[in-house]
Amino acid sequence: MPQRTGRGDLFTPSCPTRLLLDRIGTKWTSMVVKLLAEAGAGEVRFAELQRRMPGVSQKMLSSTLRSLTTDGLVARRVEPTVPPKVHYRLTELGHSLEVHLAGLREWAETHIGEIVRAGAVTREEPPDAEVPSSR
Amino acid sequence: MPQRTGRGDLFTPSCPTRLLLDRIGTKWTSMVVKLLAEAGAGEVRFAELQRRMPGVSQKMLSSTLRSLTTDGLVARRVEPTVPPKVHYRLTELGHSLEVHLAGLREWAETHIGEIVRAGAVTREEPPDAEVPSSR
DNA sequence: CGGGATCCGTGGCGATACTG
DNA sequence: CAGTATCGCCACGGATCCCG
Repeated sequence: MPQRTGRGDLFTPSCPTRLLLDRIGTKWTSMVVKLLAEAGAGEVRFAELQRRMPGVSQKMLSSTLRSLTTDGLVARRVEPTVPPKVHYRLTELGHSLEVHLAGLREWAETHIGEIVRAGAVTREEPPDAEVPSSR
Repeated sequence: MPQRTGRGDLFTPSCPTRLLLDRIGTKWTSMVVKLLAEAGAGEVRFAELQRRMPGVSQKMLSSTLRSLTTDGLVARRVEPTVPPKVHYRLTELGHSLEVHLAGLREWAETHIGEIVRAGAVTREEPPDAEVPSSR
């Protein structure tokens, strides 16, 4: 979290964009927001989010959801049953952000190819090299 | 760079948004893009960018600019003089992205207060509590 | 003046294990 | 089923030195 105690970062407060990007720029946040946005006003359970996000660990999903909840972008509802069921949905604030995120997403889907291909010349693909020597 | 060796990232290619956020989410990128965007079609020199970005190191500014140039978002022009002068400007691609970034920036400036304040309640400032017990 | 190379600290993030 | 706690890796990013 970018929450320093106030020592050594005199420029951060003047740039809300950076604060925002610090949050939505984290690895799984954008994906969670997208999935919740696709559910519209509906709710999505923890396990389903995890199922739809291959490679995510419980820790990171939990952490991401907690951050979003703390930020007020996601609402959390718990059914006090055994076993418990937790549902997540985007708040109004979250939806208002999602609009802009969707625009960014559209841009990305259109132009990311140019970006990747532009840098692809420098990028070298190690064919295999799967030799776990020692570590 | 988000280019892992091929182990554990089977989902990345299907999410251009993540690729984009990996780039503009880096610490100084958004600020550079904003400054260059404010210059419109004009160019900005390295030293001036650095002067306008308190806290940035040459390495990071250099690295950021190189990434953006490689990505095709920024154009770089070198005057072969001594000492050399390097000018940067946004490309058309960069400008097209900036439109969406501006939208995101506007949202951030409007709502980042709610986000920070929402998380501020959890944030506790330990007043002192440094009881000198061991002396 | 611009920017590459190197060393190193910090923290994001993944894997595993345990609780309610 | 949902979430936390602990450990460890490694990429991001800062400081410094040096080169064109």
